[in-house]
Amino acid sequence: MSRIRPDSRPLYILVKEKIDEQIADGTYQPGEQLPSEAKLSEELGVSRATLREALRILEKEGKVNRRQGVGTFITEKVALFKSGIGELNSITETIESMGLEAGTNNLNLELGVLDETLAQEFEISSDRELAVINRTRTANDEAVAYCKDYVPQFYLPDDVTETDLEESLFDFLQQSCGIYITYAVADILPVAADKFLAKQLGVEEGTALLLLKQMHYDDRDNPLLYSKNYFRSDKFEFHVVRNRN
Amino acid sequence: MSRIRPDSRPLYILVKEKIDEQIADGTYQPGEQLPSEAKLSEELGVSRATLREALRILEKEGKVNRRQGVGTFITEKVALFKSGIGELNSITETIESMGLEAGTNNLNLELGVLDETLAQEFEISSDRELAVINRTRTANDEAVAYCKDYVPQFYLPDDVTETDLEESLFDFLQQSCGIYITYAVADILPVAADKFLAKQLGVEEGTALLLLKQMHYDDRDNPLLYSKNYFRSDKFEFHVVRNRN
DNA sequence: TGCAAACATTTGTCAGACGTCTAGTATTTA
DNA sequence: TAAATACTAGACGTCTGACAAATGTTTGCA
Repeated sequence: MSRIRPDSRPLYILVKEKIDEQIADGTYQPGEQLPSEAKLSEELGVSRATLREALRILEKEGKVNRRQGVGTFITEKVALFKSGIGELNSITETIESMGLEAGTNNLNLELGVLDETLAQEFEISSDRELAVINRTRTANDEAVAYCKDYVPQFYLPDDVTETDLEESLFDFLQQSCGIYITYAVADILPVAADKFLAKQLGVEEGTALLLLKQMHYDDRDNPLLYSKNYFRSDKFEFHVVRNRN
Repeated sequence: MSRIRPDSRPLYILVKEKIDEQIADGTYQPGEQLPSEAKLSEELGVSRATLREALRILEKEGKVNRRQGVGTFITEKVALFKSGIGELNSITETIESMGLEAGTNNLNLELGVLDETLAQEFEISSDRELAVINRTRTANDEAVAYCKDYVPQFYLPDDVTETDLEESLFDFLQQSCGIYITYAVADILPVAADKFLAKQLGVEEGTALLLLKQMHYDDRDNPLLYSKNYFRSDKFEFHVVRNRN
């Protein structure tokens, strides 16, 4: 039986992404006023209530700007948000969205690792094994980030090999392990490159790097994947919209 | 004539903050299920549509978690978000919310500064003057951040003095200049402390610091204030919720 | 000319209805 | 007995239509 709606996610999400596209492809220019909610909901074939849910998300993301009695406007500086840190994308996706080719170097998979602290974070007993994936990520063959990923081993297939992990880890977890990451909580820290990181990333020792320590969860708050990503600050820029309450 | 609503901001914002409070004061525990939308909207005395707008924001902030057919739940790790980077607070507010006393050292106000690049960012002609405020921020008398703030001079009163700026700059702009900052766009960068910063912050030269470069806007996208804040990473931690689309 | 009132437009809020999904329970079946 | 299926209550998702509040513009009078 075929589905009427090809994408089963909620309608307001699809509407939000549709408008996202229209902003991206220039249908609506920065600073421009959107059609009124009445018109826009009619154009998109959804109710005004649903459209408003979509607009609320866009507003929270800083992409539009609403004023009662006036209208809804595309935020002027919307071009900045290409790699907004609020959106959880894999490094592969981020690199490819810049038009570069994503690659992996020095991939190393350790199985059977025990770590009491992390076991606690994962809410598993401390004798459960973790898999640790170390790798250097490249863009057009230049090292841009170093990643350590930790995942409870029982999520992975028994016959997992290093070659399985050369592409996006997110994709692998989703397609081969039935794991769906929906959000992550990240700590943002500056660190100085030690000898090892300096060598991996091709920078001088002491260079300031951005470290993202993140626990990834599914839609039921189950911790699935912990990762430490070290970014070269000359290759990655992170933006964030901060809302005053 | 007295207002029925003491706070003139939209109702869904007030509802959102009310729930925020209830999460903070323990009325709703992490992991706990909220009352259904029908019940909760009745309890709060608002329509379900308004409540849903509030919940949508909380969801985007990662504080709650909604599942069709099941319910709305407080996110387990909600305690982490005390200084979530998505919320734009002044440094004064952030320090005080940690229960420490916020102070200012080495305040220095320069008037009549010309800067072509910044003038362009502010969308003003390049012969308009800027005011530059440099200061070291302290928590319980210990240096924790160094700030450079740039604001077009014509926003400020003619008789502004350094003593006006010892408290929160946000408060001063709002109360004395009629400027209301509603959001900011921040670039997040790691930097190594140079000699000057090292001295100001009492750390060793080369220590990794977190630099937030931010342009602040009002609700019409007018740029009002540009600032560069250097944070000691051992004193400040920034968290962010990253949503997968 | 200047200013206040009226108006049109837009977002904000409300009430109620029905659709769809989920999880648990009861029933049926092998 | 155990597994698969069917049912059901309750939750979020979506829709409709109406009115309130805020804002910008137009109109008309002094």
